[in-house]
Amino acid sequence: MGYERREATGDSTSLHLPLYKTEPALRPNGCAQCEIRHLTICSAFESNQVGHIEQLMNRRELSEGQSLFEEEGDAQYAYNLIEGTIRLYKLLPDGRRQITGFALPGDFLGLSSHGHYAYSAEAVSGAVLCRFKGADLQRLFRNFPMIEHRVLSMANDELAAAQDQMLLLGRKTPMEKVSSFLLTLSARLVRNTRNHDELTLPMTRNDIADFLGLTVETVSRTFSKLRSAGIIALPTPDHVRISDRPRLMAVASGGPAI
Amino acid sequence: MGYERREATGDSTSLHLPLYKTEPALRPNGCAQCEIRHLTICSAFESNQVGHIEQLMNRRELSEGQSLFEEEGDAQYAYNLIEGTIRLYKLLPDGRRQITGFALPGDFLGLSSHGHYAYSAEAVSGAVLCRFKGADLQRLFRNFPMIEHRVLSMANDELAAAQDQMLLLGRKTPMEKVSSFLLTLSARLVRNTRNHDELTLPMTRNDIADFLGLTVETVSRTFSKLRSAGIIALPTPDHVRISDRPRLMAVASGGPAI
DNA sequence: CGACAGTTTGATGTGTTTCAATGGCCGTGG
DNA sequence: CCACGGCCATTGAAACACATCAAACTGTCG
Repeated sequence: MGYERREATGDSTSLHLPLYKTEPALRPNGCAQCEIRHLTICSAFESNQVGHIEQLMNRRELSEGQSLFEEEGDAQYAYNLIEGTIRLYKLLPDGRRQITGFALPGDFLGLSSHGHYAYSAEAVSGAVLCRFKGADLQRLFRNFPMIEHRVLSMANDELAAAQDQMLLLGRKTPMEKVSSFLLTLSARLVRNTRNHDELTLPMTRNDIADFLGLTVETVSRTFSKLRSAGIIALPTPDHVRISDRPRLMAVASGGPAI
Repeated sequence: MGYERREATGDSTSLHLPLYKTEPALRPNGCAQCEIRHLTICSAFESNQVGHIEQLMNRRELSEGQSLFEEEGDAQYAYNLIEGTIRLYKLLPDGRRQITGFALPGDFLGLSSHGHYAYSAEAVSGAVLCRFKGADLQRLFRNFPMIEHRVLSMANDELAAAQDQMLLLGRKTPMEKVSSFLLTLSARLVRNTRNHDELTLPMTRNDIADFLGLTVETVSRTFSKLRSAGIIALPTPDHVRISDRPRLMAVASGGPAI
């Protein structure tokens, strides 16, 4: 970035909506049937123990663009994402935005050690989450150290991902950024798709730009270059097929430019 | 970054040295007298309990430029930094370097959930550390959940710092980057200096550049601009006096350029 | 004193941003 | 059904901020 600043064009329509709508009654399947339990903090429990967690939890649904919480806000709740994609971001006073990550099903968000959220979170598309009260979580940690152990392990993974992202933001070229992004996303979406090389991007080019520290135009141009080099195909703007993974990997790690 | 790459000029002399030298006998003062205990994971213990941790720990000293561990290496040990500064960094295949953070006394490094270090670590200047075997730590966590709780809290703080750094790397101008860097460092060094506005930079311009995603030249020029604007003074290259903190803060958060 | 490493400053180049315009898709409404 | 408007993605042209290249300067150490 640098140069002149531009206002973030994030869905301003979605701001200032009610923070969430609770639907405690809507819980068709219990935690025991939860398909992604093994990915979440709940994996620290055996199937017959999830009751301990189930009674502390509320289900929450978000529609596209809806805000879950905002940076600096009181961190009263933490969340387990069950379905959908959430963008986590920070803003500068003049509106420049940095997306620090995209949460996918199984991810745990909102834990803070200072009682204030470190970033804002809003739904990229429709999303379903489990909500926990911070105080309940602390009690859970005391009673079941396995849970805290699991959360620490997830925090460590997040930290490693953050360090990878710092390397990307600080030292990679746009070509390397976009290629790395596609490969990382493809790896994270493995569970959702039969074919690892077919991915549906839930987020816009603008989101990708704000995640990679680029402008929309540069992201778009880079996609186009990858397409005309035969490395990816773009049936639609949000549908990417990786047609030459080895070359994509080569480009991602600083190989010969396109 | 972008454009043509340049080799990282990190102290290549320091690579391939023995990873560390153990000096288990040299422990003049026990943990009970440790001046920075309240900053470390050890703060979870009362003074009379530190014996539990003391017997698991080895003291380690590093000389300037010496490597503590390398990315991808077997994460056998974790460390508590007692004295000095450590740079944590990742490299790209062609030598580009991103410093992901500078560890200061009280910081805890090397914990990994996968058994491999996520980054390399080497001493910026002489350093003293306490070393723990990973397996011992796990046992400690089981026996004293307070310790694990403390580590989780520190991991959360690190994560928040990493997110701030992503915002800096992806969306701030060089001027904002350098100003933010000085302010953040000044806040972290508070314990060391009587005057918050006098700081001694332990690291080189090159380190700062690799931390901020810039080149040495840009960092140097930015320091010069801040100096000629009367915002900082530079008695020597590594001695910074913040002479107009309010303006430095304004510049750091996107205020009018210099 | 000379060698060296780090810092600073100057001149030049260029890749990404910025500015601008077009095209595609979709929901809405005449 | 088609026209319209809005949003998003794409593409082109131009500007410029930071990188690159180059050289001078500083302090330190042998």
